[in-house]
Amino acid sequence: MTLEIPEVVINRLPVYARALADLADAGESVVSSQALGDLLDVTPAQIRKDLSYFGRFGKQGRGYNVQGLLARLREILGLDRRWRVVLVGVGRLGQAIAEYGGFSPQGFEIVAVFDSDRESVGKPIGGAKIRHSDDLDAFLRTNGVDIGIVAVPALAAQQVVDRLVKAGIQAILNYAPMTPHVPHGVTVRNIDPVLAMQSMTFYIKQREPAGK
Amino acid sequence: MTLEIPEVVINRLPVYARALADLADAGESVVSSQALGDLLDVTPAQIRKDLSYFGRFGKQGRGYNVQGLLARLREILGLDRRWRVVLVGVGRLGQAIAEYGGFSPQGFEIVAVFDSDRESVGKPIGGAKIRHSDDLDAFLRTNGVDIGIVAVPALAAQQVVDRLVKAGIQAILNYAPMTPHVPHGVTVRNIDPVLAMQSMTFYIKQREPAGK
DNA sequence: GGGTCATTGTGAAATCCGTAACAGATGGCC
DNA sequence: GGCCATCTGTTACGGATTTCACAATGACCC
Repeated sequence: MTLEIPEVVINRLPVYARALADLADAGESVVSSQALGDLLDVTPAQIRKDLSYFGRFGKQGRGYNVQGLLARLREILGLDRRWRVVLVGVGRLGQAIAEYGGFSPQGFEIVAVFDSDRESVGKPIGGAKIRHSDDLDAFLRTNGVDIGIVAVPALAAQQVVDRLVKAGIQAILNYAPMTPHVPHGVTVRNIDPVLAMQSMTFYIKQREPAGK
Repeated sequence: MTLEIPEVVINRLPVYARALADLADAGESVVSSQALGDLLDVTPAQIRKDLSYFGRFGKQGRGYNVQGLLARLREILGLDRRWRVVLVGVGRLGQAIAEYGGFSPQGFEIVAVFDSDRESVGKPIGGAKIRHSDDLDAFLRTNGVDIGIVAVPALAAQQVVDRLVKAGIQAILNYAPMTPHVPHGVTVRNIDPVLAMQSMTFYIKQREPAGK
């Protein structure tokens, strides 16, 4: 249906939604594309264009109703319900993710945690008990799970991704420093602070005296 | 000088470099744009075009020398030296970052850690002692620091960013769930797993029966 | 050493995306 | 109630990015 909406647009919507939530918290009831753009370093035209893919949410001469637009964006993005998430990998990074308090308030519930290390199986973490990876497939099939988070070493990551995909997972948040292979129809987002750093150094270098 | 290279291209270079490092580890000495593209889900043409911004690194009929191209990319990105990094914020997230072992092997050294909580000042973390935020400016001015990592609550983040910028920092890795304002000439990368999740849900929703 | 095959580097074409600009609508004011 | 100032939604444009396609080149083989 509406499948020609550019991915860059979709990626900006959560940013808009976040800003709107902040404005709502601050007691603002109306915001213009100009004001929102100032907040986010985005041109007002881009905001209006992005929103126009989905409908007409503003009022000329006035702007957007903060609560109203926020509600519509949440609906569009599917944030008006809770999502069930599994986490695979409970090393340092996995532990931090399991105990991170930022997902649940936004509707992402980590319903199970898996690891391949039999030693850690059974230990409690972030409100769940660690299960063994061997039980991953069975769990996914008997429980509705929407999203998988991969936090295993790079060498094991593709294998984990494959198992998630085979079990029907449609979205994967990958923390492993590698590029996962997934079939068409599965959405992946990669979180890799090292890559982010490595692209910034290019720009620092550009600006510094070429001598050193 | 070479300042019309698209940012998207710069962002892909570290991905190429990572894949090349993996290939080198696997003992491969030569790789074609086709093979590298298969590995990374990128078209061969894109790889060749990206590289062509910087020079001619391949040999027709053969491909690219893995070690050679890796070395050139590292040089282009400035990864052939170590970078000095400060971390601001030692809450849950900041602690995880301070103790994350992934930065140092890639040349990013966290040389100091700051927090506004006087209770935690002096405590050791990830090999450094926590300093008080009041000393941030002085530290930055007397020590060469290239990059700042922001891991404070959203409400405090802009203030931290401003202080980093005022002290001359040129690159910021922001973990706070907000959009930082920086002057032209400062590079920012945001790490926000929640935003990543929130864009994926759109696609899951698209594919699921519209009924529910 | 010449022929063959594979693969690069690169202009040109196609596509995608962002910006500009304006017509049309809304609210406020007198 | 009419006028003015404001701000949206949208179309058209232009720029940026990706893809295409092929000439040029180097390696390998006999």
